[in-house]
Amino acid sequence: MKHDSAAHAARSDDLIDHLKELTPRVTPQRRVILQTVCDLGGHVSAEEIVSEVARRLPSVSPSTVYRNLRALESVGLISHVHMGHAVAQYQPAGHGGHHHLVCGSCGRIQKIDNRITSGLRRSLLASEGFEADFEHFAIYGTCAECADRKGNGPPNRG
Amino acid sequence: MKHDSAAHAARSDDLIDHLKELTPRVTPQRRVILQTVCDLGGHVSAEEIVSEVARRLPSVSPSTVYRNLRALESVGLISHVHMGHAVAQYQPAGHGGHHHLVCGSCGRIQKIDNRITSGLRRSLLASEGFEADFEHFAIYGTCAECADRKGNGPPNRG
DNA sequence: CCCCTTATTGCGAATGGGTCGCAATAGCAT
DNA sequence: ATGCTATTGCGACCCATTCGCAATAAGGGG
Repeated sequence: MKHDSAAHAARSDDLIDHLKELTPRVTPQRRVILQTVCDLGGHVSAEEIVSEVARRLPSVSPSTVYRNLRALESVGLISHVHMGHAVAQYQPAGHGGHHHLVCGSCGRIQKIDNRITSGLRRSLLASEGFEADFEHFAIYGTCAECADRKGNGPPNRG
Repeated sequence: MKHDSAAHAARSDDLIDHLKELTPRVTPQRRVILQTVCDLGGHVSAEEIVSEVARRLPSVSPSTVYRNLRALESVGLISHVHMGHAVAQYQPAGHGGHHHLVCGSCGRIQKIDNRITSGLRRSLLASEGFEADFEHFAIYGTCAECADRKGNGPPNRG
């Protein structure tokens, strides 16, 4: 909710430039959609993008937004993360370096350095040959405050 | 994959007994639904349960199945796991001891001993106070075979 | 065994996020 | 300016799941 999105906004010019190289046509809609994702700076649902885009360019239809989210993702300009029960959330490309923890109680999303997960990733790779994808799938659970608020009984009885 | 469900089937009498104590009314529908989940033994979608129940007791409506899946879960007789993109999968209670890896390419689900994740769980708890819930949310990624088949380039490029 | 309360069922409509088909529009290379 | 075709807007559609409601039936009390 804060604003480290400035950093993203700065890079968005970059991304918008790439639009010309990466897609056959650069339409106002597409530009606005990419710009919006960049400005919002990550962790926004398709729905939020739809409405912000609608604010900026009212004629844009939701299906165009959905189509472009996929198109932009397929050329690597944006990406999305699945947040447990919640709908997917989009972010400009280059959001590397962290993974996500989603609290199932309060919905809060926190970022963690991906070094924290590297141990598990290595274990899974070694023992199962499985490449865990924490980039696109958040880790679900209960955040400190919610765990606290619920007393500290076992969370199994959720 | 085939039939360690015998073990579950054995325990299902247990669970079915509990039905009498745990729910206000024991209806044939409810009994059949629980029995079905127990017999199928885990990793079944609501849809699969719906159709197996329909085979066993054709009059049962899908909404009854859905309602009962929730009801049975709320009293702890069954539980479900979210498998990445896929729909949730149900299992009889007492499926402890393992977590799930879901391959996004081929859809295969493998079980892993939950000891493998305990390191990460401890780290997350220590550094963030976050209780990761791998019981109900599978780890998504790419299985050995699929990673292999795709060549061994970086998986980041989706 | 019957009755009564009320949990539960079946039905079909609704929901909600997202996708699709199609005709109209509009990039952009020439 | 022209033509090719990618892209758009619209509205219908999809699909798993949920909901509203009247009808049904579980099971405790008499």
